[in-house]
Amino acid sequence: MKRKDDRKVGQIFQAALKLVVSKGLSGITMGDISKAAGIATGTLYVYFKSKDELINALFAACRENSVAHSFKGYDPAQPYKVGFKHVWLNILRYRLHNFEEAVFMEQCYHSPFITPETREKASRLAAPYNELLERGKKEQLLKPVDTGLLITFLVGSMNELVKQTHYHGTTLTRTRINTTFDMCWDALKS
Amino acid sequence: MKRKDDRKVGQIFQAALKLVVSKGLSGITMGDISKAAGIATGTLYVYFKSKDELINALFAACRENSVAHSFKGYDPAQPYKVGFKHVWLNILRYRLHNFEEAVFMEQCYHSPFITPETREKASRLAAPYNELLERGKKEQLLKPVDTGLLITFLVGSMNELVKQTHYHGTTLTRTRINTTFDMCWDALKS
DNA sequence: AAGATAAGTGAATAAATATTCATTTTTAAT
DNA sequence: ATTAAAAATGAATATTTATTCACTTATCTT
Repeated sequence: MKRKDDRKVGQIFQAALKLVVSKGLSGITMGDISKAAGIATGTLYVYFKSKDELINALFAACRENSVAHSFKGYDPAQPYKVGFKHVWLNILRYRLHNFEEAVFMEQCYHSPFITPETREKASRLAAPYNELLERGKKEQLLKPVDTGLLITFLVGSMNELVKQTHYHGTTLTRTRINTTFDMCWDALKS
Repeated sequence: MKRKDDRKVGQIFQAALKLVVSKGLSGITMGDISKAAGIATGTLYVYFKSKDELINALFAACRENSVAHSFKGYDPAQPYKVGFKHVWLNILRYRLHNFEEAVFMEQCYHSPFITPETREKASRLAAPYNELLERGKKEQLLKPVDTGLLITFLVGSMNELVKQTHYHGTTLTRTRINTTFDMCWDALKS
């Protein structure tokens, strides 16, 4: 009895992500994906019931990955700003190294593919970010504005920074990274 | 001899925008658009040679509209921060009132629809924004970092703010607007 | 008012794409 | 080694969607 090949799901995901960057979410077909993944079209249906399901699964996987990486090595015992910067850097690095995921996620935001359940699941994963910012407000280091707004600035500026870096091929020197962090911190700090 | 109805292009654009918000760029069909615009599918082809051309035209129109509104009433004679806030408010208001356009533009970013020419044309329209930020640096009010980075923060935070406001149905009180502006200004100011 | 010209129509066609399925290949278990 | 069960295949099918076109309707010009 042959078993499903776990690496294959990874190949499929990688192929799909690569294609979304070059052709957009609207431009990818099951044929494209299978070809890029080096498998037959029919095989896609061994792993996913439909295109919708494939995309929802990829969306969920990206989201989980991203959140998991954000808090790697975060130590709440350290001073707030140190921990905050640690997470900020984690996010930045993750997005730069996984640019395709960021693009894919953005495209999914307004697509009919993602089901309400998938969205719901994704938004529950936001809790750690909320806590991080709440703590900053409690310690009176961050502006006493609602957490949503703080996150807005955090992710908004990060998103654009990543895009800018990626497309203009800017090299992110340590100095530039620090400058950027300072801008973000200045926006949030009280 | 019957003439083309100029309002019809507007109807088509409005219909397409509405659909992109609800179904994503990947989800819209020519049939959907024509139905939403209240015309026959064939009529779309009187005004646009193809779906691609329709989308490129819409993209260009949105971009022009948006830029045109940004600098309405901007008076370079006023103190820098006053003018800057004026433009910032213009952008915010425009995006909130034309949320669909913002969504559409974002979706287009990584789509195969938009041709290099259309992109090129759009990016040329960025000049006024660049000038605005250059001036701020010249007057030593803004951080002496590269203009691209300043714009990154400006538009990044704005984008997310607009999304957050729209989706969470937050009412933007004058206070909240000012808080948000302050965050942005704090990020940019030297 | 008549004629001419182009817009408007929507069913028909063409093209693209998702999905299925009969068949082959692989591999785990015996 | 044989068998059985499931994966893998890709051509065939079903579905969706862009585009065309023969025809109708509107309106500008004279």
